[in-house]
Amino acid sequence: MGKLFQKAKQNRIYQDVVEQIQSAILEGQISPGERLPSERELCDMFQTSRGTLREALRILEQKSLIEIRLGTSGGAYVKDANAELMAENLAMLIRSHNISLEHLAEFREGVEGIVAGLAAARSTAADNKKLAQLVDEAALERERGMAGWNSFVQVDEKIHTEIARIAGNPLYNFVLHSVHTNIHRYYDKFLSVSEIEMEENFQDLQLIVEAIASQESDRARQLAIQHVRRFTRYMEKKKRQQPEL
Amino acid sequence: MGKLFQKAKQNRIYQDVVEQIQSAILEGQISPGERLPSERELCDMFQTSRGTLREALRILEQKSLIEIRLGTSGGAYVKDANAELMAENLAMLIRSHNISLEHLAEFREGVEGIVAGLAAARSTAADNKKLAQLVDEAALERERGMAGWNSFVQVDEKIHTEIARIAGNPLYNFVLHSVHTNIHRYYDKFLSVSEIEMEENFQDLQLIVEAIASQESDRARQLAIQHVRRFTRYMEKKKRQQPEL
DNA sequence: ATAGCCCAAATGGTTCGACCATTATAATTA
DNA sequence: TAATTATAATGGTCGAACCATTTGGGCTAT
Repeated sequence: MGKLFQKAKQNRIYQDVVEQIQSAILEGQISPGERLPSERELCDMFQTSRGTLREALRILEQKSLIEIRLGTSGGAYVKDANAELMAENLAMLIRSHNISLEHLAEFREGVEGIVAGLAAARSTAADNKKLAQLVDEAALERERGMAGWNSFVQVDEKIHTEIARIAGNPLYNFVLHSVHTNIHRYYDKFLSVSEIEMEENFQDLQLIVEAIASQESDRARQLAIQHVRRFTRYMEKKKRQQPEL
Repeated sequence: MGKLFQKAKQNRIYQDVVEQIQSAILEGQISPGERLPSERELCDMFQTSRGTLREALRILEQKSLIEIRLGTSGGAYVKDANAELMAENLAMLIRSHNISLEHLAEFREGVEGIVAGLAAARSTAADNKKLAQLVDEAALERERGMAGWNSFVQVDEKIHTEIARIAGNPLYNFVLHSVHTNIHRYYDKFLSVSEIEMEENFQDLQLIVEAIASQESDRARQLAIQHVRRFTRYMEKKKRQQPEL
């Protein structure tokens, strides 16, 4: 059941400042894009010193709730997207716990599988049209051969993101985005693949989208898992060939 | 493919301090439990002012890399477990994006399903023994009736955590821990359940552990999903009865 | 009139020095 | 010996001053 209460320290002033500003942001009293008062003004409002206030701002910045800009009309601007933070945390977990590529890939496999299954169960005609359109984009890149490889990978990711959106649960979007961001740090080291492999990947995508369009949940899940697994195998092969990391 | 490069600012001194200390921690040059030099000493080492240094420490503290204690022999101690940070991020995502209980529960369902499936494929005799032991603990609490409810919930979570460990992929542990932490903020509001419901939950656990012991992956997955779904239904029922949140 | 340059103001970044609050340890006392 | 009290080390806070960056308006030269 976890801990029911936190250790009640609540002495530190900057912590109190953080909580007040954070609540204001999360409860929408300040909208993304808006600017907080300047540091000197905030000092007046909170009746605190500038050093203490700045410590609070550092925490909020680290939480990705605000972004600080320099110069005139600089200051603390409220941010909107928190998805990046999760990706950064995951990166730190991976580094500090020596998570292997295999573990990361396996995790991705599971999540992509679920997402594809949900998407198949929930996709509308408009969703299917959008997916088909993205598959067409991928087809164009495929025809360009290896020249289109980079673009192909981008479209591939777009398709996965779109499938996650169709699945209709924002949590999967966030998690998948984090996984993608982190797994690309491996991908980017092994970009050279053959055209044959690109062709295989394209066919995977095509099949997945078809399965979603025809509402075949289980099949979509299996295909998505197989797709991720194939991608992972490529990387592992490259990794064995040039094992610097 | 995300952004290839970050905006190159790298003026701010505290950022540099953060990176140096973070690297030292993540690369194991400083071990968990160890203490960093005092603020005044660090100021000397980095040739910086105390205010700037403290801003760096605030960031590291927010990243859960260090923990700061007061008094003599206080200071910045290196932390080991970063799992809590992910839970906090998830909590913030949930608040700021208005993620519903249904979404959170659905996500949990998917993850617990995968984990149970993997555990069934990988469990050893020792693992099964440990699980059986935990089920026995749960049985004891069940016999105490409603008096044992709180303990029962704790054992329930222990079992889920153990299954995640058996699955053998630490990422699932982290994610599941985050989900549990967050979902309990709902649970804690609806603690009153009947003995009948506790009995159902107990049977779920028993069946899942059996499926894992007999390596029935698909069955374990289905049972885990069903278990989570039942729990969720209880909550939704209570929620309808007393819909204050 | 316009293009370019330059300066001034606002804002965040940094520094220094002082003092307060908390805590473990050593010294003192009953 | 046990309880109490001082001491010192450490983080927490404060305030004032100065530096660095950016914006924008005003000035100058064309």
